[in-house]
Amino acid sequence: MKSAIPETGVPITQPATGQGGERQEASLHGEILLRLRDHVVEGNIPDGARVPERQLCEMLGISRTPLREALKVLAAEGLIELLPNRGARVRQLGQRDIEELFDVMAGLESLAGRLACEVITDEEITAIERLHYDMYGHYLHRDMHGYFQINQRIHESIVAAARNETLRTAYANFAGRIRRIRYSANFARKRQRWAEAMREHEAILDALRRRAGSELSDVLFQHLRNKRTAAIEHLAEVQDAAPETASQDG
Amino acid sequence: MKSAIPETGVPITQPATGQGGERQEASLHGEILLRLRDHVVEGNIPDGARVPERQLCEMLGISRTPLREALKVLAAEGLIELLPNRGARVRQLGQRDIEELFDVMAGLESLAGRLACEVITDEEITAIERLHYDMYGHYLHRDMHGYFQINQRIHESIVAAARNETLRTAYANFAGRIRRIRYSANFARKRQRWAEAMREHEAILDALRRRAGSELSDVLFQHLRNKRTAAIEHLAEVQDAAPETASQDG
DNA sequence: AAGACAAAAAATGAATGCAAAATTGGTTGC
DNA sequence: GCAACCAATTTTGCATTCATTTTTTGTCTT
Repeated sequence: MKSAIPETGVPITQPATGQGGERQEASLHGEILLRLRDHVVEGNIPDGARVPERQLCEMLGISRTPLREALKVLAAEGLIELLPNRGARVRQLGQRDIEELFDVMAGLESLAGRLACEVITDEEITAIERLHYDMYGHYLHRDMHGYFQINQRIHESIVAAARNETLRTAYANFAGRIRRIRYSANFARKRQRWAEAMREHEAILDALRRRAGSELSDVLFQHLRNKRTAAIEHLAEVQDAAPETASQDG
Repeated sequence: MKSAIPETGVPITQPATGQGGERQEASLHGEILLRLRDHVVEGNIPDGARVPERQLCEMLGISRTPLREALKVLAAEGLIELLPNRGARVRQLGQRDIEELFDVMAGLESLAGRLACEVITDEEITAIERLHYDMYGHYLHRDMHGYFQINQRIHESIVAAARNETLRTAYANFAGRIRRIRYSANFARKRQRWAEAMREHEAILDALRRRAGSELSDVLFQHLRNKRTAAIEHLAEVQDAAPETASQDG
């Protein structure tokens, strides 16, 4: 087919309204950045697939300039990688990458717990306790999806309680990189590990109540470490079943 | 013909060689990114100053497109901020920002220590010990510059010993953001604090020798916390003496 | 004389155009 | 028949151009 592109035809100038409301991004490249980031994080682009700029441009209804700016930012965030003169590809996460990411997440949450113990209010602890009991309910009902949601909210609450926006941003960044893996790994979690995680969460809550910063730091790190082990095991099983991307490069 | 850049004259195709050798950046925007980042980190641009794109373009001998791409990346890294339709400004670090950054650095180093204890070799520990004694020499000779250099290398060695490239990159990013402040704060360090830091470093080395991950994590965090306190105190003195940027916005 | 409004100048944001590199397809030689 | 080489198309990278917004300056009114 002749991709003439005589006229764009598709006035996609106002489609982002449905996503998450207008965050403070009024500029076009900012909007594109948010949309593309969600698009990548949600896994709409196949792993390691090469996506021509033109195609994305038509898809988003913009020219290449703001798109390329957004791609550069996503590359800086570690979501995609830019091969010189060879376009952008969604970043392939090998086992080593995932191990590293989980460890960094563990370190950040560990830090968040330590900091939170210094400044957290009784109300915040009560709120987290409430989430914990909700999560326990989901656990009893074997509702994995609900459990996962509350689980995320608990960890986010701890990070929020640290009152450190820099930490929060970094945490969100790393969380975005492994979101897909985290989700699937949680889904594949075995019953025993699930019970283990619940016990760990109780230890977390206990340390948090006593504002034992150093202890909470340790418990959180170990908790995330165990998550990492589970994720790696799950990934090994999946890759063993379908080793479609054995070689790193394309 | 009002060509903004009538005679480029400067073949800036090979100027970044001095920095750290050719990192894998062959593209123009990549080179520009490295140069601009160093330029900002080294403090060549006044704090919060508005830098017109044209000026930077002429300075670097390129057009606005690759420059803007580099600016977007630097903004994503937190070094500058991009006001919509109002240009880029070097990011102003208020006291709160510095506190947050020091805490995140503390968390990352704390993590690095914990991870390092799992995989560090005897040779690496020996190397760090050697650095430590060198640093002690600089301390005895009251050589602040040499002390600062070795100190940085020790902390970098611990991060490197964690064998986690993701952590290393994040650490480098945050370190770049507060490099200037860290340096000046170290220079302003009082004698007593200096001795305190030396004792803390000995405790770090001790925990590292015993591969006591959790303990090293605590010690490193406290060490960085004390650094933070010193930096904040120094900053308060400086700002007290010359409160040129009292208001946050311009 | 001081403040407000308007117009001009400058700067940012986005799009298009152009050159270089890469990938693809076809052809030729062995 | 297969591999290597070359041309054509696609794609990336950068420069230039156009439109919108901001800022500045000058004038007019109160």
